[in-house]
Amino acid sequence: MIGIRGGAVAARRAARMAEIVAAAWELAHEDGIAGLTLHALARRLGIRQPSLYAYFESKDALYDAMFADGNRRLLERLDATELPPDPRRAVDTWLRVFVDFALDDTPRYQLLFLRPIPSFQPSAESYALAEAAMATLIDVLAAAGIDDPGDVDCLVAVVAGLVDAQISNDPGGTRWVRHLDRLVGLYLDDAARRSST
Amino acid sequence: MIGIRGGAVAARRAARMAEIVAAAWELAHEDGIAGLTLHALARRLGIRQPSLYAYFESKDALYDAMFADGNRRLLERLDATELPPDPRRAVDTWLRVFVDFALDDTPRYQLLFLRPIPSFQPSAESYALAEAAMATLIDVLAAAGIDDPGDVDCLVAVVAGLVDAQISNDPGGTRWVRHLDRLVGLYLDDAARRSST
DNA sequence: GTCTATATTTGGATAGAC
DNA sequence: GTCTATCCAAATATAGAC
Repeated sequence: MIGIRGGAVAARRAARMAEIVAAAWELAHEDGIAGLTLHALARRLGIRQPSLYAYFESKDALYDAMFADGNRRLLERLDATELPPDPRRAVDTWLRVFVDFALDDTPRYQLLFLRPIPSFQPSAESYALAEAAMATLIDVLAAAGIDDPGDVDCLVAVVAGLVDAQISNDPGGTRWVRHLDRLVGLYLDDAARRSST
Repeated sequence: MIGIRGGAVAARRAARMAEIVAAAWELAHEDGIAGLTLHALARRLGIRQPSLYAYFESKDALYDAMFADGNRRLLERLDATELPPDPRRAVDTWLRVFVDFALDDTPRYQLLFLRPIPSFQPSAESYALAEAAMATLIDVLAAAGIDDPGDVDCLVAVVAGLVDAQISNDPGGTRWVRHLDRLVGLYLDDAARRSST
């Protein structure tokens, strides 16, 4: 069976890598994304630190796998979301899914959307996943009549501002994000007003 | 003269500490706020690394001095600003001063308003300076009829969202902050509408 | 693929002389 | 207040046996 369609060993290896990434997220949750160390990760997995190098050639390669994993989860969640037919409500729904995703796991949000590890730059393959998620937002906004790049920028910045404030100043609460729909509605109304003239 | 009014030596010492802080900002500008090291700082000053401990008992104490220094600069700038009599324009002016301050020196902005050094928590004295700056914004907003804490939260989050996006994605440009006045105006109009009913 | 052992680097902090 | 000399700890990464 060995080597037939290259499957069995590769699958086992992929499964092990997924376990490692899952353990890395656990640690990131406890000590922050920047506090993750390979020693602690190996300890958690019951192996020795150098053994990790059989799977990831560097710590940044591990971060890259986490980055890709996080983006895949976001894409899955967006995929599993039934968007309402009304374009405006579709925007609200998309953004709500995104904010829930962000608040569900703040180290993940930080790795995907902030830049907490200066040495880490996502690979082209991983970055493509992030662009795919962004593309779904572009689509939903376009359907709601938002096609001006400046408007997209503003909406993204407003949502990020609320999420960042929420995470930094009131973790677990809703003090900032509860204004999401109102703020977005305000902006969309204004954009519609501007484009109708 | 020694000891008379406790002045001369204390002044020299304070001046030297200010030099150290200035050099620390230079390095933060080059290597990022988290990339600052005491060895590099001492090298820049032409002294040895342990000598810094004559002025700061720890690296975090140095960060605290930088945090206080940054907030003093912000307060100075706000103090030097002539706010227009019209309350709405006063808000615009205050925010414009703030955004200019933020974009003038991004490591400084990060140290004051983001939390780039997990181990660092500002001392009570330093934090009081940050609160004093925030208090001036509260005043200006109150004069413009914004007294609901939720509205203050929203405006702060929106401005932070624009500034963070600007710094992260288009440093040195204006792609995001050029929307500042429009977004703030939009929000203030809505707030006025809400409070008039 | 996992191990032991170790290299290497970095950087914060302390001791004690001057 | 500054120096030399160290210490200590953490953490990434590599070499080579099994």
